[in-house]
Amino acid sequence: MPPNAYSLNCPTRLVLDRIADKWAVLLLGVLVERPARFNQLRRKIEGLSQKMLSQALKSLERDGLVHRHAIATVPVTVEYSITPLGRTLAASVDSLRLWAEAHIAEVQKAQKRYDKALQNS
Amino acid sequence: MPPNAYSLNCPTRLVLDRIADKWAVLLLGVLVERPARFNQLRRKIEGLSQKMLSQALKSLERDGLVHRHAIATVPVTVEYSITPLGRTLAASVDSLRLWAEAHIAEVQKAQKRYDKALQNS
DNA sequence: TTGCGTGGTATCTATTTCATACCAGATGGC
DNA sequence: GCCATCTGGTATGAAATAGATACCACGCAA
Repeated sequence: MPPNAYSLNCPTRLVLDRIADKWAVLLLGVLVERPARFNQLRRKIEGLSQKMLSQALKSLERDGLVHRHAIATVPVTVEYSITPLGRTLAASVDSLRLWAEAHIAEVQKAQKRYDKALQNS
Repeated sequence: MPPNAYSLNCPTRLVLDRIADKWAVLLLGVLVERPARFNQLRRKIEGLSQKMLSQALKSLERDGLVHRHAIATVPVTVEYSITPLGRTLAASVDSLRLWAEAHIAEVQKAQKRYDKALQNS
């Protein structure tokens, strides 16, 4: 049976759910540039709570997209870097973010049209 | 101020949140091929409930990515199609799905490694 | 007349997200 | 000394969201 994200029970559906995610997109977008530590990531991505960051990094590490490297300093520092597999995905997720940044004006125009049409009906 | 998805209050963040979404990815992947009706979409995308479908289509329509065309038959039929703006996004989101389908084996291998390492610690 | 198809909405529950507080141990300012 | 801050997280409870289920009007077919 070939992988097919449209099938409910295909494992690709679960993977898609994890990579088609706001935080995963932004995290990979940072890490593809250079490795970063936990709190560096937290500062770079505004609005990302510690809990969600911890959770997202764990999920990305489990899927083999991100590598976690703990350095035995005091206090311990942990460096996160993108893996070769993660690098093959980074271009795709980054293009989502770039699309949003490039087309935001058109999207907002469409929203105004939609909201106005609703109001008139 | 240029659009920047890393800023909490930038509107691109909200847009990214809506397009970096499992259902949006799968819906655009279907609609880029051909227009489809509500229940056709529901059947194509296994596990997508009526509520989430209705919600996702409304959101895509509001953002100008999808067009809703109601035809006055009995019972009324509603056809959804992708807009030119949606078409500029479709390639990006489709590449997410294609990545998942192409790399599922590597991801699963990484998961097994991770779970085994956890167990041993 | 019972069931299925059209495109949804209403309601309730289960899950997920998020804010907040907290941890140990060291460092820096005063 | 003493208080705040840094490291990388975890625990807890409240709020928002996702999902399951039932239901709507209407027509068609068996």
